[in-house]
Amino acid sequence: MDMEAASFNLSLGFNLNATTPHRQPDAAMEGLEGFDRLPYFNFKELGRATEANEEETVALEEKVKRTRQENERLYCILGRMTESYKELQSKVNSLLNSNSSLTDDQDDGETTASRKREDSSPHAESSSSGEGSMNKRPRADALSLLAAPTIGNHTSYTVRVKIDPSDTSLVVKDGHQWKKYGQKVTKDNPFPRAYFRCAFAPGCHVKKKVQRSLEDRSLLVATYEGCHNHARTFANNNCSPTSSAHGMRPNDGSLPCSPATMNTSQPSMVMIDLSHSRPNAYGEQSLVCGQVSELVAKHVASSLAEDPNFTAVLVSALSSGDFPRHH
DNA sequence: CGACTTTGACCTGCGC
DNA sequence: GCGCAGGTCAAAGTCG
Repeated sequence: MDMEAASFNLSLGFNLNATTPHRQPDAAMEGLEGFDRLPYFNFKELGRATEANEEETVALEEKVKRTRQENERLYCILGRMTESYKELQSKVNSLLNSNSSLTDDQDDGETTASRKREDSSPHAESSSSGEGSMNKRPRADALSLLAAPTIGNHTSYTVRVKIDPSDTSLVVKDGHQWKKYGQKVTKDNPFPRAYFRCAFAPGCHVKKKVQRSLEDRSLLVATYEGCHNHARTFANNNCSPTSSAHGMRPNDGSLPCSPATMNTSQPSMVMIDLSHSRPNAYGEQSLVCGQVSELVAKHVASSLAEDPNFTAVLVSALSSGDFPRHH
């Protein structure tokens, strides 16, 4: 969501007197730029209408004066909030960037480990791309990795994504470009499991399995194995994948680059619900729509929580008492 | 016509 | 050794 735009479109709705004919039209709807142009009343003219209303006029003037002061105060608060938002957004962006380089570092280890596995496999030669190593791994390994998202150089984690139950496509929008190479119905789940591998970089051996949850058919369970050795397939605010530049049709959709750029006005763009992102008993991350990878979300959330500036800004904003409170 | 998706066949590992 | 289940391959189909 574009918080900044939203802030400037805030309508505070100070409709002091909707029937007053001299009120400047739409002043309250013009956003912050219109805050210095407060509703105008010609009280002298009003007072001329009847002497008996003079006291009432004074009271109204007082009321408008108080409201104007309140408006100015709210304007200051809004300005502070906007500043805080900008500061937080820059922090999130820098964290996302640092996470990208961190992932690259992990990838070097992962690809090395993958190569080692493939080399040790007697069938490595028969597999031109070395992708046949996946099913040679002991099955217990996958289970243990589920409980422990990162073990050494090997990374495996599960992300749950909320989707439309009527949507049968096994597509998890995570910002990467995937090529589907298989689909299988497994024994314990009547819903088919789709197999994807990273299609962006030839040397990237990341794979993911996507299957609809048996318990909740509105959930897609995506299991990622490995780390990408490249950045996401998009890097600008348009959030368009670079697949078009490569002449490839993305089968995994495009997504916002960061939580801050998500647009809730678009139904396909859903926000990450951090209240759902706490690991469950199996160490899984449960995201409501995984448009940002689980790792990034975790990294950003923990970093923000540990940032004293973030905490101070949050406490300041909450303790100012000027926040609109929803009961 | 090229790129992507689908899907049945095949491969591999594991348990009995 | 055999059967089962998960994972992968590749030809055929689909789509723009």
